[in-house]
Amino acid sequence: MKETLASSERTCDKNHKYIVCSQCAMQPICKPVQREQTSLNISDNYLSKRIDSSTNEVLFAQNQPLTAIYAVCSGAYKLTQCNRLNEEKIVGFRFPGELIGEDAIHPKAYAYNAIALNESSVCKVNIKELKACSQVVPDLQLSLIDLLTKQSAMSQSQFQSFIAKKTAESLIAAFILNIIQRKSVYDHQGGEVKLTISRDNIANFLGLRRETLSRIISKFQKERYIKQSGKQLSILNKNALIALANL
Amino acid sequence: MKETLASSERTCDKNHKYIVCSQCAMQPICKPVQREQTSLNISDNYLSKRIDSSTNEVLFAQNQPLTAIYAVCSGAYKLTQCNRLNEEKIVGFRFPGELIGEDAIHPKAYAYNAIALNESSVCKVNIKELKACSQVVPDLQLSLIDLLTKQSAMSQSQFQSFIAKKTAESLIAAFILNIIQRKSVYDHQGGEVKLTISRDNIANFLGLRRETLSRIISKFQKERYIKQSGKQLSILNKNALIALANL
DNA sequence: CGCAATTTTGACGTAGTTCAACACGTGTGG
DNA sequence: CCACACGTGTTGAACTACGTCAAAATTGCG
Repeated sequence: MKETLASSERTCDKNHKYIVCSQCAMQPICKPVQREQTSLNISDNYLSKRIDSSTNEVLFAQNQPLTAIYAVCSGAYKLTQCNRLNEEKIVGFRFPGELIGEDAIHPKAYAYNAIALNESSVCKVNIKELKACSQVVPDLQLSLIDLLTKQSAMSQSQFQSFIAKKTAESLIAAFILNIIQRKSVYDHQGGEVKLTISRDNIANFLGLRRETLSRIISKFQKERYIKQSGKQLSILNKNALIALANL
Repeated sequence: MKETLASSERTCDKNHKYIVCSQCAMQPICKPVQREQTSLNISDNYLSKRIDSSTNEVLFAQNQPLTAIYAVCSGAYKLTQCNRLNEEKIVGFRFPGELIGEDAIHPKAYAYNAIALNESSVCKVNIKELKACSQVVPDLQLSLIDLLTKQSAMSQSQFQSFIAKKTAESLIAAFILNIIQRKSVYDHQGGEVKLTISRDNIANFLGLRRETLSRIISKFQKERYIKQSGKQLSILNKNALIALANL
């Protein structure tokens, strides 16, 4: 877990795509600090620090006390919990531009493990420093409120698909739409994403068996709703998926 | 929908049980205002106004612009959405001491209808006034952050039961435990609640058929996990339910 | 290439749905 | 007062979607 200083300018080394700060979820927090930095002498790098994670590396673990919140810069992370028999249960995925751990602000401990799905990186914002800053920079608190409600709205919308679930088909349709929508925010090739999540991980998250997922994905392809070539997934008939998801 | 002024002292008219302010979810917001009221001349009643709803009355509707957030004082509310065929889908319940509509702060529009399940009442906090106050009372913003993260943690925990669902039994067990826990916060008769929600409403929320719910509730009674006499529901074997829920 | 990990396909079992009947209030009107 | 409708909850029998188990096919990596 290599720590480097964050910077507004992201370099794109080889095929590793970093999100730019202007599209980052942490922007409302970083921005006011930058604005005031001359008068307050708070450097750009004071609040935000970059961390690279390699595949399967744990960013933080469940029940650890909250020390920082994170924004994904590149790659992808899974959020997991363990039930009594140490079975892993995936409770969410996070992509570039999204936050991780912000929902630990109240309970003051992380509710899940955050694990990199592949070579990934985050911006880390120390919570103590954030609180200290928010005393000095009045805008920061309002930004934080905005940030929290925004992120909570996102979780809410995913909750809807689960609660609205009638069949496995509707759940999977909703999942595909959700992923496409979230990933297209930063790599804006509408209706097409590189699926970095394994079938097992998706099935685990959706509470389905890998076989069921596979069968329905096959069916969606036969019906020409979607097409997959390798890890690339494209939507051919978005309306059909929306109808199935029935949100 | 009768509006009256809120007051710290709740009177208990006949069998209508009001939550006291000290146990209300809105407390972090109301309290700092009260504290500062002498200096700022913000009356107790300025922020918080009481509203009574009769059975099936709509507090606010989906997609309406956000004007206020609410805290339940008495009774119970259901949160619903409509899919294309105007079928009602229940996405949550709210009991005394809990917030309604606070998750609309970011999207600036309510994500669901809020409907009283029976004679109920809420405290209404106008969002404009809240924002104005938060400029003057610095504590208020921090309280608001606390409030939002607290409430979001609650939603999160309910999300867990849905996502962790293996069988209808585990879902129903989790639901019963959740209800008991939330209701016992203010009417503290451990392990016993008056179930004001109809079977149809519960089944709708859980995404099950009323028949399935009925069968499993019957089974839980045969196994002596729970007992119901009329609307009264008591837990006989909490550990068994916890084991089933497997959270 | 060759092996392991991942994904897909098939056959069968089971949990939950669907449909239908019935039981129990509760309210309404004759 | 009874007759009837209507909402709500329970029970039974047949059907279906998803899970389970087993094996084949594909992918990815040293």
